[in-house]
Amino acid sequence: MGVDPGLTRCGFAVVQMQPNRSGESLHVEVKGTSSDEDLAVRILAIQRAAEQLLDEFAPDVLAIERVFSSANAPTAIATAQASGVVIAAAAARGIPVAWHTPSEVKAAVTDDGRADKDAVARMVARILNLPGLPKPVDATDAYAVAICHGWRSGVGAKFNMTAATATHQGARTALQKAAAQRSTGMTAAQRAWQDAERRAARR
Amino acid sequence: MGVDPGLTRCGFAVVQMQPNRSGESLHVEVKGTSSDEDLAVRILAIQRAAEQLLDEFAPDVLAIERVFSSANAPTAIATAQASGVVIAAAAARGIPVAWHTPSEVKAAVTDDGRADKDAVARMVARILNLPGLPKPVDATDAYAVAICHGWRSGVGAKFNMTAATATHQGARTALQKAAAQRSTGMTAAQRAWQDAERRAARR
DNA sequence: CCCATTATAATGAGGT
DNA sequence: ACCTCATTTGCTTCAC
DNA sequence: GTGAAGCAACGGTTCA
DNA sequence: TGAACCGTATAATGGG
Repeated sequence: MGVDPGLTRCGFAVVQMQPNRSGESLHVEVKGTSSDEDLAVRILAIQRAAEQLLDEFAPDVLAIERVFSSANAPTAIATAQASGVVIAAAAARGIPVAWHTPSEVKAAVTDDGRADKDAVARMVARILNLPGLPKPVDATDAYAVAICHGWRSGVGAKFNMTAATATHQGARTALQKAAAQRSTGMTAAQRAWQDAERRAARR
Repeated sequence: MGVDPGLTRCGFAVVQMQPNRSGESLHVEVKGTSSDEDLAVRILAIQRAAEQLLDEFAPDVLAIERVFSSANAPTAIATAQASGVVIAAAAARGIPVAWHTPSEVKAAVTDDGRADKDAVARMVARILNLPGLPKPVDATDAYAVAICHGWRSGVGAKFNMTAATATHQGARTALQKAAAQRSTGMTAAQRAWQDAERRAARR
């Protein structure tokens, strides 16, 4: 499941990635909250939305865009608050969480770290065999994150994500450690995977 | 209940404010999470802690420090994520949430916007008749936020907080609006209350 | 293959 | 409902 | 009383 | 276990 966190609009996309680099869209949803409501209520609404989807689709992993702040603290904070409840909801269900920066996402789907939104939308549509471009903008991003993670984590490649079992411990720890020990003699895909996991683990 | 949000250490303080400007400490707790754990798990732990306390003490209001970011985005974001789950937990229980800036808090309890930590700790201890200074530093801050809100919201004064009932709508909206309509002819306490609420409502 | 540089967002309000 | 555009912290304190 | 300026924190690691 | 100190973003792109 990919998530594009935001206070006013939070995008969720459930995708089934295939070994052959394509994917199937199982669900898309953009939860909107109006500024008329109390902030706490808005955050709660997002949490509820996330919970519902996680329960309904029980994804193997939750991929979410890392929050970035450049000269707009308030919005970044609000976004972070929203992302907080989402990742907590995942953790409560033993679902591993992976973070990806916007650049990673764009680069993953378009092979160009600085591709405009349209390019991303088009690629997403192609990869998922969508009839048209994803309707709400935030849906596109949610899709993209999901795809990005699928790619980088190696879903459909030689490696698969192992679902987290314990509530107490990060799921990927074991795999990570194993990979880290043999830091040499890996294919490009393996390196990419390791790097991605290592990075994701830092947060 | 006052909250000092943080990822590694999150302080919670339950206080019963008295009409005579003093208060009684009902509970203090600092939830700590180690960086060994997965971030999602850490956030979840904080959420759980908040939930437990909210259920146990059913406070009239949750007062929390507003997150501030200047030259440290990552930290601010983590803090915000933590605060997110806390306020969501409150919202889920229909408990109104109020935000206060660090300056407000310090100024409220020490009459000096830029008082050092010790001064705050001492004042808190005095106000609450504590045997000694609050043990974990974060506890002090949690206490202070609670006291600050009690003061500024007028708990123990002529006005009391009304608990939120609906999940869907901000609790204070009605009160706020009523107060805003008659913006004149109020006592200092009334003005303070109105201002505090108005400010709190913005976020 | 390694190093330096640089680009990066989201909200709220208002109009269509 | 979608899209476009502009904005980008807030409070205490001190000086006047 | 009004207006202008300055300042605010936390996480990770290491040591006692 | 608790206290003090230091740093404060990241990753893709392009060039050496």
